[in-house]
Amino acid sequence: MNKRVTIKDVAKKTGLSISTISLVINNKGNVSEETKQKVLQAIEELGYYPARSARSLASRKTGNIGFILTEEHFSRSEPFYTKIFLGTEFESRAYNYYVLLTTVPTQFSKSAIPRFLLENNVDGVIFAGKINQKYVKYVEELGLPYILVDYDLSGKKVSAVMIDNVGGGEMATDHLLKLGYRKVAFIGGDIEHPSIRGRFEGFKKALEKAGVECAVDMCVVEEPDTRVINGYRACEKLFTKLKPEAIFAANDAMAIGCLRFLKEKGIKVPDEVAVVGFDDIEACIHVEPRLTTVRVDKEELGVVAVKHLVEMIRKPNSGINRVYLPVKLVVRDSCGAKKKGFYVFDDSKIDESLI
Amino acid sequence: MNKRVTIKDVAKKTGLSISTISLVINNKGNVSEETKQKVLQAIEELGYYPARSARSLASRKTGNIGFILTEEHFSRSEPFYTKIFLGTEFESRAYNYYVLLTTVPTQFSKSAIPRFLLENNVDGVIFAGKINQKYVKYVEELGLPYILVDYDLSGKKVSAVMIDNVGGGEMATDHLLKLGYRKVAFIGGDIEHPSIRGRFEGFKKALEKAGVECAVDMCVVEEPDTRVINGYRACEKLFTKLKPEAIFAANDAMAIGCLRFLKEKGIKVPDEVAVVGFDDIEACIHVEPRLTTVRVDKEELGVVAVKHLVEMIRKPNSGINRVYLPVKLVVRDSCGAKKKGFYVFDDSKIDESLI
DNA sequence: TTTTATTCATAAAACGCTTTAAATAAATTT
DNA sequence: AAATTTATTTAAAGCGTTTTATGAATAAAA
Repeated sequence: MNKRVTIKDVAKKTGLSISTISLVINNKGNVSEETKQKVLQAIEELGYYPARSARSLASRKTGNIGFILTEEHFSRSEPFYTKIFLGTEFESRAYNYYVLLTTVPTQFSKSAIPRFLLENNVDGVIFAGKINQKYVKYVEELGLPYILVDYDLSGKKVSAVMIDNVGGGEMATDHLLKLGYRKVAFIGGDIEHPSIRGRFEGFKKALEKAGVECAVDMCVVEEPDTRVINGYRACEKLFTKLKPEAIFAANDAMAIGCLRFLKEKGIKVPDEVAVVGFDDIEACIHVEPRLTTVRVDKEELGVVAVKHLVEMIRKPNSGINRVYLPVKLVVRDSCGAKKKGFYVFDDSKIDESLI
Repeated sequence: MNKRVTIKDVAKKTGLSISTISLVINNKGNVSEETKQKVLQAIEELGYYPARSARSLASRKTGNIGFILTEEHFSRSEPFYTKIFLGTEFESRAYNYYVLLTTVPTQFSKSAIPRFLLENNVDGVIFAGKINQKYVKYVEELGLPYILVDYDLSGKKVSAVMIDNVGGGEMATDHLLKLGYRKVAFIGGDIEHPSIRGRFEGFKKALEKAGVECAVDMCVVEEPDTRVINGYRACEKLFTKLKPEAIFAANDAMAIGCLRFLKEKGIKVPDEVAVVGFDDIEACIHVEPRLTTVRVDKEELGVVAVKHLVEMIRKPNSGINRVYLPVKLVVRDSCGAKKKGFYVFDDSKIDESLI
């Protein structure tokens, strides 16, 4: 086990002080070009690389970013937040950061405070998804820069990377209206969630724009959350009294729940009812019929979050960043556009690369 | 921005030296019960938590685990390795470690050496999947403990967590034989890969056990890798000359490729040909017919890897750990067992939780 | 030539802990 | 009471960097 090469060795080899070596490494202060080259060469020859822990201790910069999400979001097997996380992992490498992930319970508790915060082991924090406000407050009090992803705090101006939910909801509904459907229903759950609410808002906006009435009983929004089973139930409620021509579900999971209910009842999709979802999860291309949806680029959410957070770390007090990521309509089979001769998004390549 | 509480503050408050505080924190040395309690209380009251960087520097323990996989494995969208990674993330929290992830190119290059190795920022390393031997060698020379997941190094006894590929291949083939199929084919790609080879081996073992001949042209193993498209091609090759009753594909992706080919040709599954895959990826329950396969618990691979690695970190020279994780046959629709009245694995709950 | 700027390099303190040899105090033996 | 053990506690030396105030050397200005 060969001894670690330290800054001292570089100093000794070049005959300079360790201060000078440090200045060269960090590209700071006034160092003549000549000595700079000498140092760089010595570093190269010795294979020197500064130790992270020593650097962190002295500079009070850890080189880490914390990623916090609720246990619930982490364990759900549909990898929505997982993908956001992987996006941050990927992007952070470009900025020479590592991402430390941790989950927290939905309820705040002192003992659940992420260890990397207690240990002073991150330079900034990303919160993904719905999160208890107290966690955010704690981070704020530490004086750490932070950014929210796919969530927003009401009554508080914070940095955030959000999905254009309103635009997406509008887009999906516009599409259904364009296909000639007039009796269009909305299905949602956890309606207090900013994202779901935004999608609902977009839905209503599109109807209004088109001069189509938005009947109250065409909007089923009482479900507690947005899983498949609740899509199933909401659809069931809807069909007890009404017969919509089209359904816009707040997310793909609920849309798949609809498909399931409709298949059981022998109601043909899209012939009798059109269905559109939101998110574009992988299951969309596997269900029958393949689900038309609004694509959210999950990795990109993570990428953008890291970009902004790093900027906030580098120049503090740079103000608040709020970004809305655009979404994209992906037309497949469940909306009936294909039969009507409309343009259909080609995702065959995505299909291929899938596995 | 309130000043950070340090060990000095605790020392001052208790009237003890910082050495004593440190000993209490680390539960080392001889400290009387009385002072220990006094210290613990002061720590509690001050809300003290040792700084990671200072600790790392002094103790030469970083509290981090490195996770290395090839770029290729990271970017493939089927989240096989991603799940392993999430398993390590999850488990490492139990041991108070953080996982630093990095990807490396397939070919070794000096400039691609993970930064956390250069910076001395990990206490041990997990390699996931096929990896260039030179990376492993580099880590070994650093004197760091390491463990391989889902890969093995020929001619080298290293710690590893492996899938019971042979057992799984045997299980799948046994199942097909039990259902009465005799003309059973094997489809594989990247046959040099230890996992694929193991599955093939299990296949042959089962046939031999049953006294069924393993014809050479019933084994298509020339494909360069195991993606859907190559499953499609291999199946095509197979059917130009032969008509097997059943196919065991080296993984689900290739099995899905088979399904695709067979659907195109109008060959009914499982009525005319039975298909069994390996891995149990999510697409299995979405394809038509749902794919019978051998389930690999990916998260568990990560969990077990962390467990062993932490043990190796804690007591060096504890020897080499080699673990084979058991697999499980998941019977769905593509093998024809259902129709023949065999037991069918119930994954409805998994279906539900999926989204 | 002397004074003032400017450029470059360094000494030394700090960052917040761990670790070990040594000091001290208390308890036990002789 | 002195000597020896044993149990606690601490001083001090790191760990490997960053970061300033200071100093030396050189160049420019007076």
